[in-house]
Amino acid sequence: MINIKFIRENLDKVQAAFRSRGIAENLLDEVISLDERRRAIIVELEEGQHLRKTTSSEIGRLKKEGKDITELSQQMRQVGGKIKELEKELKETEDSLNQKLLFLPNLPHQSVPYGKTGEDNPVVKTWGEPTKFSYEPKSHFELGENLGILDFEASAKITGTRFALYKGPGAKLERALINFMLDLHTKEHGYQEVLPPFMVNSASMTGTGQLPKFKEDLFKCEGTDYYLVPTAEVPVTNIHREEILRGEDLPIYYTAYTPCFRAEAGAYGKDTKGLIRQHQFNKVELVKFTKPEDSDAELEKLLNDAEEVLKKLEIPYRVVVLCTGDLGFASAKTYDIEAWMPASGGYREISSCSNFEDFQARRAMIRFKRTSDSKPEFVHTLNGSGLAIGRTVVAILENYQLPDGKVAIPKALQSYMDGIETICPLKPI
RNA sequence: GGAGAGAUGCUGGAGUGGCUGAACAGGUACGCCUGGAAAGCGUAUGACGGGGAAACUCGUCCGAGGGUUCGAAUCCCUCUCUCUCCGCCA
Repeated sequence: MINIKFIRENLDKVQAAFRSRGIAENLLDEVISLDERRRAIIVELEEGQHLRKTTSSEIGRLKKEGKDITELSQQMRQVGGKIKELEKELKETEDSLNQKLLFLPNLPHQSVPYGKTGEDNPVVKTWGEPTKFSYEPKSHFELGENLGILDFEASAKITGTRFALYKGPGAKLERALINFMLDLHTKEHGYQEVLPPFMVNSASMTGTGQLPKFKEDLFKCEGTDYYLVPTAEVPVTNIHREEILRGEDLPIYYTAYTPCFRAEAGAYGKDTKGLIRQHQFNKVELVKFTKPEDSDAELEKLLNDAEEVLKKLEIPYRVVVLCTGDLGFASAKTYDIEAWMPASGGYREISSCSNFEDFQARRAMIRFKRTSDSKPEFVHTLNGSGLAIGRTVVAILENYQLPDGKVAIPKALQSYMDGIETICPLKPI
């Protein structure tokens, strides 16, 4: 959520920022007029409240002295009625103002390049060379099904399309990656591991920005206020919702494994085969709470922490910075890490690292005090995938495939796989 | 699912209609005391919103929302959450 005061005082800047995101400008007109109306009501309301407060204690005193108070009471009854009306009007105005504000996206960081679509995202670095093959590399789903470690027929029967059944060494590979990543981030990068609920309430979803605007992307549990988490960002960021943290405790680093559930509305016909786009996938997430002045540097560190996973797994990748037109709703700046996927012959997003600045903190009321007697300020929140497990499996299967259809295990992962070096075909049941 | 108890500031905990933004205690900060520290003594210590360049000032907030009243932390209604017992269950 953007600060209404900031909008009021920097209307031109905000409008320009929205324009760069490709958003209609008149979105702000209503916000401005609601804000004006709100403040006018407050002035009138407070006058009434002040009158009531002073007169009511006057009445108390007069009554004690045994004086007649009927006339004053009568007057105050009217004032009370007026206050009630104004309060109702204020609440309505504030509600619709907030409703509007919740739909406004974050302002891009000044370093974010201008652009219209993902095509315009500049590549900021490349690591490794695309893996070379002396033959046409197979896709991960072909490799996986041939090895018997991925069974999309069974998962379609059990649930439906966009779900996966991992078997044998496939299931183990998934679990190995989760453990490998959590160990790396906790032991070498200083994150604290947490295991949050996989369902969250609507207040949490609103706090991080999934609600109210992106309801159709979420799975909701019928008859409850609970949603399946689309990313660990939601439960983990909301750990400190409505809290005032101590300045000396910042920055706070958390890492969490969760499954992620996404409705993928509007993705019909996209990536229909394989593990790339699932309704349920696993992910290890990195979340940070920082002081405002540190968040730029912390984003770079976060990006490095996520990159380290691919370096250790020896998977070629590149990093792009999202342009204004491609930037996510809540984000001020986002880097995507894209892993090399041999079968499709391109780089594919495997991690997204974002600085939300105070956008989520303001929605979720996450604040800190520099010292015990200073005013509370909003923290900055950041998060990034470290990494998406399913897509990492895709990258491993495709980059580490062998000519005979087996798949080698990255060295860094072998100790998590009982020391095996190669995935061999699983005997079918 | 059934029965009961509760929700007040950083914490514990008072408070059943006005003088309570909240006693008292603890915590924390600052000051005095001390060679230094502890103890002791003193002072301070919430959030949000409006106005103001600022000093400051006004208003709201005692789980949330509604109601009664000139006036509500206090009375009434609804909801949420927490705890205890019973049932069920991994």
